[in-house]
Amino acid sequence: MEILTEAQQQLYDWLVDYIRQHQHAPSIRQMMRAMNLKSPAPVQSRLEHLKAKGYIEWEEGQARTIRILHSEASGLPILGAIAAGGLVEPFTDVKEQLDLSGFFDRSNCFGLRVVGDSMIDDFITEGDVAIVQPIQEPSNLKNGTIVAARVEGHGTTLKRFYRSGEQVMLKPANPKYKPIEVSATQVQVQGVLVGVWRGYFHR
Amino acid sequence: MEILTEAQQQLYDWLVDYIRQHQHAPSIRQMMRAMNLKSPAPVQSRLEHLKAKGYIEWEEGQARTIRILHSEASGLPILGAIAAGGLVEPFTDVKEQLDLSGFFDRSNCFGLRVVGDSMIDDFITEGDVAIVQPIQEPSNLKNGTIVAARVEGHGTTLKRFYRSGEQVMLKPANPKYKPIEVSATQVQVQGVLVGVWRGYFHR
DNA sequence: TCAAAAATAGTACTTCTGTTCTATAAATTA
DNA sequence: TAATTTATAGAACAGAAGTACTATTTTTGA
Repeated sequence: MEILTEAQQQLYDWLVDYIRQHQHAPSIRQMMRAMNLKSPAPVQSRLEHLKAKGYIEWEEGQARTIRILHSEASGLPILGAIAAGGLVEPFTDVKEQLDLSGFFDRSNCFGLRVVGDSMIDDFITEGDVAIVQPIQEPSNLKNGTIVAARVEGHGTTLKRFYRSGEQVMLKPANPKYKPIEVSATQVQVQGVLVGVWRGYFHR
Repeated sequence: MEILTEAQQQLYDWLVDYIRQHQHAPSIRQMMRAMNLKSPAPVQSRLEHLKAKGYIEWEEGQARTIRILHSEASGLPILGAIAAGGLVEPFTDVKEQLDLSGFFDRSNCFGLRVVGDSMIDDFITEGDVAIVQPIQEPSNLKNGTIVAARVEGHGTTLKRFYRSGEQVMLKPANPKYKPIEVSATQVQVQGVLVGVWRGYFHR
C-alpha cells in the first residue's frame, strides 16, 4: 500500500474513526474543522491523494459518500496472541485486523445454526453459526473442504467433501458417525464453509 | 417492534438495501425517485414515522446521515439449522439474524489470536480469534465465565474464571493443563470472551 | 360510518456541500 | 540547489439537500 504523508495519514485516521463511530462519512467542512484548517481546499487536496493512492473513494458531487476501501474501517483490531498454556506478548499495538463486516456483507453468504455434534472434531459445535458461501461450480471443489450439502434422503448437513470420480464421500468429523458415500448426482452442494461464529453471553 | 405501513415498509426495505450496497445512506430526493414520488414530502413523512417507531435515526440537517437502528442492516441472515447427523428443514426464509458488525463495532472489543490448545474442550482452537470485551468491574464476574486474564508469572491466557473468597482459579479446558490457583490480587482480568471467530480459506 | 392518521403533490427557502480557481508558503525530492 | 509536489488560505459558485408549509386525497382504525 502506497505511503501517505503525515497530513494525509492524519486525515485518513480521523476519517476511519469518524466513519466507525457515526456509520457515515463527514462532510469536507467537518474534516476541515477537525484538522484545524481554515479552508476546504487542503482537505480536498488530501482526499484526492487518498483516492489516488487507493485508500478511499466517493460518489462525485454527493455529500458524505466517502468509502474506506480497506477493511480496517469495519474490522476488529487484533491486539495480539493469547496463550493456551504459556505466556504471550502483552497486547499493545494492533497486529492484524479482522474484517468481519466486510467479510460477507457484500457477498451473498448466509448463516446456518449448527445442530448436533457431527463436526465436533473440527471444533464446530452445537449452537455455532456456520457461515456458508454459495458456490456455482461444485465440480472444482478441493477434497477436504467443509461444505453444506444436501443428500437425497439425508437432508442438509455440514461435512467434509471428498470426491473420486463419480463417487462422493461426505465425512463427518466425529467417529460416532459414518461417512456418507453416494454418487455425485445425489449430492447438491449448497455452499462452502467460510467461517464459524460462536457468541458467548455469559456475564 | 412496532408495525409499519406498507409505504413505510417499502421505503425501509429499500433504504436498508441501499445502505448495504453503497455503505452510505441516500438523499431524500434519491428515495423520492426510487419510490416513484414526485415530491420529497412523502419521503419525509415516512422517514419521520420510521424514526418515531425506532427504525432509523439521522443527524438533523445533515445530508445522508440516516442510520439503520436494527442489526438486520449489517447482519447476516441465518437461513436455518444444519445437521450433524440427521436432516434439517430446507432453508428458505430467514429465521434469525446474526449481527456481527454491530456486535462490537460500537463497543470497544478487540480480538486475540488463539495460540495453543488449552481451551480445546471448549472448542476453541489454535488460530481462532477470541473476541474480548474489556470489563470495568471484575468483582462481579460469574464463575465459569471465560476471560482473558493476566497472571503474574503466567502471562495472559484465556481460561475459565472461578472465584471463591480471595482465591481465584483459572481453569483451562484441557486435562493436559492444570488450573492456575492464585490470590485475586495476582490476577488482572483483561476482559470476558464474547465471541469466537474462525475463518476458513479452503477452496 | 366517521374521525384521525397517513400519503401525496407542489412550492419555496435556507443552509449545506462539493467543486473550482488563484495565489502563496512549505516540504519534499532529484 | 533547483524543481516538483504538497499544503494552505481565501473567495466564490452552482447545485444538492434538509426542512417547512399548505392543501388535497387516501387509508386506517375506532
